Amino acid sequence: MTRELDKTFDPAAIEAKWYSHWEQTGAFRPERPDAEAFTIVNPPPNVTGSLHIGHALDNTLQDIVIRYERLRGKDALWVVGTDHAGIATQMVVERQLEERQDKRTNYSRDDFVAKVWEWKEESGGTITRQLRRLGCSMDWSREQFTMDEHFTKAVLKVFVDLYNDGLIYRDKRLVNWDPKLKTAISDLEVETRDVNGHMWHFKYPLEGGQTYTYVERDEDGNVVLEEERDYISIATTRPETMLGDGAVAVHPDDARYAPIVGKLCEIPVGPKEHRRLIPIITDEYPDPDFGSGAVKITGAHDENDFGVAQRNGIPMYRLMDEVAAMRSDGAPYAEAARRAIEIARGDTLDAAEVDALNLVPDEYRGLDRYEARKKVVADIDAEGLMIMVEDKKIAQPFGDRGGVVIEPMLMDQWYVAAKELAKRPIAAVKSGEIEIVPATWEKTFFNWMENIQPWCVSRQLWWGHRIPAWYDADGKVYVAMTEEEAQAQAGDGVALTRDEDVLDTWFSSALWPFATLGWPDNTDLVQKHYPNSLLISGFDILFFWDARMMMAGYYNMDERPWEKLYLHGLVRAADGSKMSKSKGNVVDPLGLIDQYGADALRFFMAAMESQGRDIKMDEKRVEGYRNFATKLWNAARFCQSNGVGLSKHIAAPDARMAANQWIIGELAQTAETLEKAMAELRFDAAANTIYHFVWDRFCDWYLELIKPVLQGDPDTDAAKETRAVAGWALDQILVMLHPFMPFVTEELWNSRGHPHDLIVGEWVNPQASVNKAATDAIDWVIDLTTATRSARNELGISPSEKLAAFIEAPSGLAASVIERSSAAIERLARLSPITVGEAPAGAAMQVAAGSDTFIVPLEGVIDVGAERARLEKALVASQKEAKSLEGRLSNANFVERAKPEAVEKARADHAHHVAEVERLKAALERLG
RNA sequence: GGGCGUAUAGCUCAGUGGUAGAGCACUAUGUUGACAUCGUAGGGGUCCCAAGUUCGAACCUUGGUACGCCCA
Repeated sequence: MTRELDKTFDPAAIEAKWYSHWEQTGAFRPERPDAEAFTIVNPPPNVTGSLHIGHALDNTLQDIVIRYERLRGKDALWVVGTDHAGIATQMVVERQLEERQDKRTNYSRDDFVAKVWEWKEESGGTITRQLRRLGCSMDWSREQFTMDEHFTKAVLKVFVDLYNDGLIYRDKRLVNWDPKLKTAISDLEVETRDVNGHMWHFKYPLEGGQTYTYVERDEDGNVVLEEERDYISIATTRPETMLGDGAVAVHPDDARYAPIVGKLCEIPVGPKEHRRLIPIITDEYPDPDFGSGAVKITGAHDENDFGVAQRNGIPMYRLMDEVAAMRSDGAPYAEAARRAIEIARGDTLDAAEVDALNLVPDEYRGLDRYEARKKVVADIDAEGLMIMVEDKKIAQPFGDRGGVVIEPMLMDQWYVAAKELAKRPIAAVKSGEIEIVPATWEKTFFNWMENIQPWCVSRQLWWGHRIPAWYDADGKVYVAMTEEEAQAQAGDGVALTRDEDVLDTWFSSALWPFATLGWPDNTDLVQKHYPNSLLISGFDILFFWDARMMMAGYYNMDERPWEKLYLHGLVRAADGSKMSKSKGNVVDPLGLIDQYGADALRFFMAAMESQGRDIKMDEKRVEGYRNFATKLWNAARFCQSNGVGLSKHIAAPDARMAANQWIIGELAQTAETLEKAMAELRFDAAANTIYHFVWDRFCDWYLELIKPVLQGDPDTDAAKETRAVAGWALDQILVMLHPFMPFVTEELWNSRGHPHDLIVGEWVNPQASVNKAATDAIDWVIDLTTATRSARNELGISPSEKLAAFIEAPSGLAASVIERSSAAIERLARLSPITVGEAPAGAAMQVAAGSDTFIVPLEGVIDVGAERARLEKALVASQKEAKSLEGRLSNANFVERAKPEAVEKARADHAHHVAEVERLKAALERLG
């Protein structure tokens, strides 16, 4: 059944229809039990998310590959689902509560989590609906969620296994604490930004007013400063952390401070009578050339200080609470300070006792860290102990979700031994077992993986996978899949409490390539579709997700997660800046779909996706691809109205006519180029190949060439053959274009009356090759047509007027084409009649095709001067070329050392231009 | 401080050693029953700079310059 097509393609009219048809008929995952597997897992978008332009790129590329492989007969599985996105989702729901003057802590944990689930059921489907609008052919029948029951089981199993293997452990170290979200986050979730700040220089007085001679020398050892000091000068960007100092450190080689190493100095803040004393120690960390060369050591609030404190057994005093305000718990300051002085004088305490000690002076307690900073500075200044303050750019850590300054805090968290897990992924990429495309990313990958730090995976949230660890009254931990198992480990009657924390979202999404297939059960899907074939992701989640999938894949499955990792760039705004809500330059992909159709947006994404480069948004280009869809639409319409039917066979029909043989050869070549591009994941090359074949070859030349045949007697063999070839070629175009433009191709395919849908069709296989004679003939016609049009244009002769042409001594090619294809020449070049023989004398236009010259008498019509100018211009150009080639060919070095084919080509080009020069000279002579 | 990338027509970008390309924009033009979301013809480039390798460099090497990104 064929259906008549409208004059203009209206994407909106067909997209929804085809999508639901495909989904309802199960076309996204046809039953192909015996076929080779091809598997992609979709990077699960946040369940809170909505489709942004980056998703549009990422998913378009995946859909192109999966549709391509489906057409090629593979058992193509595209796994889809959403991520519970711990922090992001909890934030969304908490914000909703806030709008109603409500808050999370008004609820029990279970009730709050129930509320999140409720929200997820109601609003979680936004992005999945939007992916459908883009035409993405995922297997929705098995839609996954990282907190599905089976997925949760997988997460717990991995945690328990890692724990039993010693690869997950609890540790007290500095974590990145987000005081807004009140949770620890991983290093990757911290963004370091340079901000304007200050460097304060303070005097730390020596104990009991002791003095020493401070001597400063220049590079040559000359004394530039010598004075008696009763203090040591300390520079800091964070004065509020002074309250937690455990020592002052100087470099062991720093002669300036050698006299006072081992002595005590006073932290110049807090009530005078309880000033804390801390030792002056040596460590390699302080840089003698930076600041004063002396560094205060606050092990509990600075990464570098933490290292110094650990090496030197310096106590680390925690100063802040969960919102980064100065602590107000514990004993009064006087008592705490007394204990601290005992410690400084050699008393030892265990870590828990140190942690319990609140060394914030009473008047600072409860202050926000920045308020405390102001007060510390003011108090020291008032005491006359501030030396100076400089303006300085400070590299400051921010939480990528909460957007506030991260506070390093010393606390217990769960860590994954990432270094160990990184070993096999590193080896796999080195050996080529996993290929990263483009390969330039390998260096970045190695650099990160080889310097990987323990991964903090516990989060102080409610929404997520709760850590399967239980503690008894003594704090002993029992890790197990269930509370029953933990109880069994602990023994009957031991009271257990479960760890309050949940796991980092990326801990679970790392399992996506196999947990979505049913693992830990050994399902058929796991058997057949793990390892996956390919992963496509933005480079921005290379470490967050891709690298961790590798770790999880090798650890749990003992195999790579996928054969290939394709990394694409960012979609940027038209001016090249990053799109962001705050800048207001975000382009909504759905708006583009509304305006130009999903096919146009998809084609844009593909055509712009060259490896290793970001994509700049260019709406004109999207519009151009909308036009391309319309062009194809109209070509199909033309075929339809000329009785061109559908093809019965995938192989090219038999053809005797040059135009038909030619298009078959061109199509075979196109298919080959396209397949090569797809194999190399060169989406731009693939898109451009099919684009130019459709527009330049098929529409501009082939359809024009066959018009005379189609519009003549329909019952001739030539007409029948032409309809068969045209129908076949159009069908092959629809197949090749389908991965890129699924909607318009499916609509056209069905309008042509095919018995099955294109989405489950068969990939092209022309079983034909280029016919040299046909190519020569058609190239000759194209040559002649182009030359004639150009000459007419330059001479101001109407493009439509038919002109008589003469050719004196046609080449064999010319003679045969003139005989067989005069109708095409008449139609395209508008030369008719063509007479073999001498042209009448008089002014004429002369055009060339190959080595043949046509004389078109135009006595009294053309401006002879203009024609002469035209010919002379061409003559000069050919002479220049000929001369340049002659120079090259007369260079012995070139002839002897260049590749033979290069020499051959130069000779051929030279001969051509020499002939052209002769021809043009003759033409000019004829003109008189 | 370390690493990576980019620089080609007015704009957005292809081009992996043989002498420069596409789309858009621009100029001129409008003809045939698919298409004006179209057709035809045309103008437009020190391929960032410098040196080197080579018979030959947009492409390879080295050193700059500018812009961007990542890590510390």
